[in-house]
Amino acid sequence: MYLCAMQLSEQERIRRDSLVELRKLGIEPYPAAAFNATHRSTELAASFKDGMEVTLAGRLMSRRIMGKASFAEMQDSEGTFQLYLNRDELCPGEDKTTYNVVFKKLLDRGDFIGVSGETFTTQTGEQSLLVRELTVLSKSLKPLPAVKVDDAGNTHDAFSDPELRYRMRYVDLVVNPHVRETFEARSRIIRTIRESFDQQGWLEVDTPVLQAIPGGAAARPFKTHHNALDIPLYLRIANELYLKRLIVGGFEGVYEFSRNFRNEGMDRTHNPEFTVLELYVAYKDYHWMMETMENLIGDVCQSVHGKTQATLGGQEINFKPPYKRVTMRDAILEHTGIDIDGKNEAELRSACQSVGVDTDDSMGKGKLIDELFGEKCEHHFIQPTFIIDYPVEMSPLTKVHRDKPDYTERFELMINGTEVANAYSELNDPIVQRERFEEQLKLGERGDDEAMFIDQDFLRALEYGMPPTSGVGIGIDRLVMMLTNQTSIQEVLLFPQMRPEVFSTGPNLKALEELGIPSDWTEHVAAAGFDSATALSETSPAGLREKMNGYRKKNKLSLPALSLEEVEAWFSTIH
RNA sequence: GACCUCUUAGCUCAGCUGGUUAGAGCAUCUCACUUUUAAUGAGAGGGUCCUGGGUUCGAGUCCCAGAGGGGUCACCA
Repeated sequence: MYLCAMQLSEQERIRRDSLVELRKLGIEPYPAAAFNATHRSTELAASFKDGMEVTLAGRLMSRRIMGKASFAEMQDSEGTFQLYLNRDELCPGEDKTTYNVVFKKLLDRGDFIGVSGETFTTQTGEQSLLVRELTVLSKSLKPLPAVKVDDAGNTHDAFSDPELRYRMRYVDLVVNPHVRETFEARSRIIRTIRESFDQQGWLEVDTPVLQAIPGGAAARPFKTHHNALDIPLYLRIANELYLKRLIVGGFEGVYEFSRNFRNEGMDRTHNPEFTVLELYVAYKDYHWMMETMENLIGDVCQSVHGKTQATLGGQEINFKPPYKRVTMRDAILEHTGIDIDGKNEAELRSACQSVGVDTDDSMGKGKLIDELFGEKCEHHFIQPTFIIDYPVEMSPLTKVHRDKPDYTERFELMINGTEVANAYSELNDPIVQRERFEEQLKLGERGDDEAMFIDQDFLRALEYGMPPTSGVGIGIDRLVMMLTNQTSIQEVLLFPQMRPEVFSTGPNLKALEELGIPSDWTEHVAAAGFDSATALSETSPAGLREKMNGYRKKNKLSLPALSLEEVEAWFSTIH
């Protein structure tokens, strides 16, 4: 499936030959000079008048050659534009090489070109550019997938294999315009959030990705090692504890678009590295944060769609604030009939079992409730909903509810049955925080391998005093999914994690020659599958001779057939 | 990590109960064509049927193992 450099397809060989031909004509296929276009495609379409002198640069995407005249599609960063090339307009003198040879023979779909000329409208009403000057900007050596779009907008022969699309996102972006749109939307979402926060005077900060203690969340980290300090370091699973230190330090609002890393499973909502926006604002609580979030997400939706509604998986999602607030207790009560209020661990465990939720002994009260919600409730919340007031046991960094001592001031924002944001009134009592960490430690001893580590320096920071603060983390990848109608996280990550591709390093022709194989034969021996001395040593002289003579016959080589003595001579150098 | 499923030309895909030299459309090459737009007409070339074993007179097809992808589940956000 993956060709090595020596085994080129027919189309690749032809393109390499064209490259040589261009140079023979004195045309450098990879010129160094800048090429300055006057317009981009959609910009030109918007301001289009007949008779404009314009220069465009882009990728040649299709050609319709009709003898002395041709039409071509050129694609730039914004869209496509039609070119009209006429032999005598492009080559007014005697020499018609630029049209007859360079354009018709040596250029291919995928090449970058620059064109200058005059705009006009064709008989069929299409905006076009009459090309008077053509510059080769970069030759493409591999054929792009042959995607075609008809008049009705139907795509034919789409480049749709997810493996190829994710591994070669550059190709995906060239031939699938909707992919580019998704990533433009992602950029717009992030920009809208950043602009909104900056307007509030909150500070964008950078905190460590390499952490000695992977804190702020419950997850398995990636571990690495620092040589100079000779200590283990972890890639961050969250940046929460660092942002809170900055609130201790006196900033009123801090935020960071944090790339987090978690060494866990991958599926259509999980990638090992993912982006969370974390925001902490002093003197606020989680009620304030809910209002802030619903307004923000309404604005973000507006910036992407021009309205506060969006379609997601065939359902209309309404992002217009305010969003419903449902307590964790009510959510579980509604969907399972179980009232978690006042129940102890044993009662919760049997309640879980009664509705078919699996449990094990390492699960504490918090985990049991979490399981109940995750299994039985989560997927019901399609429209944006704040699930509020989580049990103390599952929220070790959260302040206890002002009225309900068994609960915390925490909410998660659910959209389309998926958690998109998680926020608290932050726990700022250093003594209670220490106790909560110690409870986590006990859970760890019970076998919960995701229980939190104790970060002593963070506790010391709290002891210096942190103002009442509300903080939130928004899963940016998931938010982008919700707003771009994607059901897979891989569609909103430019380069989603994949198992590394295995590349053939190509045959080692030199090694074969050193064995005494004549240079006429080395490439054929390699092509027959014996591309290294090791591969040769695994066969026998007689077997190889038979194979190579068969290969000679099949490929009609003009070389004499091999004798057994010749082949045995190659083998004597191996052994 | 478990189960299901897929892998055939540059791309998208056919290929029946195992049986001539593995097919189609687009792409490529040759020729024709001065306003087309999934351009058109005529002709040609292009294959590690994912890899390695096995069954068989004979394997793209059946069996086993492996690689990679997708889906479902588990874990998690």
